[in-house]
Amino acid sequence: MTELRKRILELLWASGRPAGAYELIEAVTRRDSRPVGPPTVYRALEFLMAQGLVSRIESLNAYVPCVHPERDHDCLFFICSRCRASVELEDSRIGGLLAEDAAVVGFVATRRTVEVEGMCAQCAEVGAA
Amino acid sequence: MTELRKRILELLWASGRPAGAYELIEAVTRRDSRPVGPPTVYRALEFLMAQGLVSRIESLNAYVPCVHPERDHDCLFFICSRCRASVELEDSRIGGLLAEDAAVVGFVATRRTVEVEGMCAQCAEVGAA
DNA sequence: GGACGCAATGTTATAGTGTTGCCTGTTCCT
DNA sequence: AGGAACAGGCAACACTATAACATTGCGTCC
Repeated sequence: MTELRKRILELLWASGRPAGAYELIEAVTRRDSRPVGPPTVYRALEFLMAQGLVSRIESLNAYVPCVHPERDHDCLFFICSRCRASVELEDSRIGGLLAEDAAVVGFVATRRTVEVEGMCAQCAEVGAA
Repeated sequence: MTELRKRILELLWASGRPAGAYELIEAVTRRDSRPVGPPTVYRALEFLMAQGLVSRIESLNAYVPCVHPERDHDCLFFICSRCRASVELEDSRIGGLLAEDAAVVGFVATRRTVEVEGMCAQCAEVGAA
């Protein structure tokens, strides 16, 4: 874990919502007062994802820190289309069903993406998007 | 259903695997011998998705024709990282679990993305990727 | 039939996201 | 020291998607 990687992980935690790669590029550049290029940030993200410290949200092209880095993550994301926040959950039953379905079609799974878009409790209270 | 939209749907069926938007732009351009811009194709895709005739695969930034346009699609995708083919399945149990999980966090779901990456039966037989 | 409204498409430019290739510096091992 | 392995810097580019505005074609209404 290098300085740069730690910084990016901190920024993700501080953000409180999924952050795009270019947001992170800007944020690191600002914080370190020196320009950081896309490859630098993408490499760091790749590393953090490999460690299970960060997940990518495919439907947003964005990245979030992983809530439980220890467990091999069967995680799923609920993404609020109004406030842009995301909630990570774990539900091993879904992994089970997916494994079952995979077996039916003879598929060997290596990675799962489960994302649900909608409105979080607070935003739903306030009103429509 | 206009000519353009029909054409794009046909091209998707003919492709046999998820197709990127720019692939479709090229394909339409070639087939009609006249240039077609990105917005044209993206609009057609948007329409086809709204009709449930096409689904977007988020983890590939690609599009596939929907196997069962009639049903409101709870569909999930298995995507082979070797041959790039995808298989669409329906498993209402997963929708059920996701609804259950959503309720736990007070989330109102509007769209689901479930994608599994791995190797299809044929490719797994042949050997590693 | 001319005028308007509307949906679909065309056109141009640009924004946003991600990658390749090549080079430099550091560390650590022998 | 020599050298492998890894991290990062940098420039350029490739890929994906949208904004903004113009045009076409078709229906309807008077």
